[in-house]
Amino acid sequence: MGKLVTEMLKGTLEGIVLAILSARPAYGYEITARLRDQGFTDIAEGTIYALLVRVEQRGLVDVKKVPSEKGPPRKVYSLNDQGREYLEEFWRTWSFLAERLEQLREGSK
Amino acid sequence: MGKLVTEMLKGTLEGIVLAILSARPAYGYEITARLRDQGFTDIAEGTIYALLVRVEQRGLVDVKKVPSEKGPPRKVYSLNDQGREYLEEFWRTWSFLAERLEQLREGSK
DNA sequence: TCCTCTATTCGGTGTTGCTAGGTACTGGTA
DNA sequence: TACCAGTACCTAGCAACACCGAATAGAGGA
Repeated sequence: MGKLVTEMLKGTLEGIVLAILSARPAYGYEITARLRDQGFTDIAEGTIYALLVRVEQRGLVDVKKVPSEKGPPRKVYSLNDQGREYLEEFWRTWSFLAERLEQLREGSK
Repeated sequence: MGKLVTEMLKGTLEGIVLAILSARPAYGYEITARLRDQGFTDIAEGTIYALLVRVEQRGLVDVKKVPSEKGPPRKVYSLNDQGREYLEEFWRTWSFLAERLEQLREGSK
């Protein structure tokens, strides 16, 4: 997909990850893999880890270290109440933007 | 709306402006005003002008200077063929992203 | 003269995703 | 034993983009 999707992900990737966490807790490596499965083939691992650090510092998620059978311990993130609130706000903003764009697309047909 | 929409606009604002230009040619001040009417109250004027310079340098738009009755001459931008192609690519990318997000939203309900 | 509206430009800032590495632990294979 | 692949996390430096604040400049009205 390339550069276009990269720019569009700015601001939405955070919501995407929080939405994934709202379904059930997960750790960075797992989230990256799941995103790749869903078609986001270009998303860099480092991006997810940096993003997780950010949302943790903002207090949107809770973290627990869990030992892994194969590899270093996992940092399992789960959405907390503040994160859930933030996610709702994200969806509201997303809806606003999606509506405007849908209008624009219709208008230019 | 605040910070959230600002971040989301990265990568989409360009498409929004190009979509506006695809309907008919327009100049910066006019585009800004139209966006404000459509609910994008926070978009800074400077942002639009910088964006227009960018898309011009990439050859997506053509420019014509037109005198104004009230104020400095207007720089009227119109979408050219390359811009139209780019806009289609933008819509494809947007659709991809919107679908994933819609899925995620459904899944977390 | 001064202010408002029109219209464009520019320098500096913060956020964000990417690149391109590195660390570390486990298990399998040559 | 030595090496490599898979798992799992982290970091420094970079580029793109939207914002803020200010400046410039022309036209018309108080």
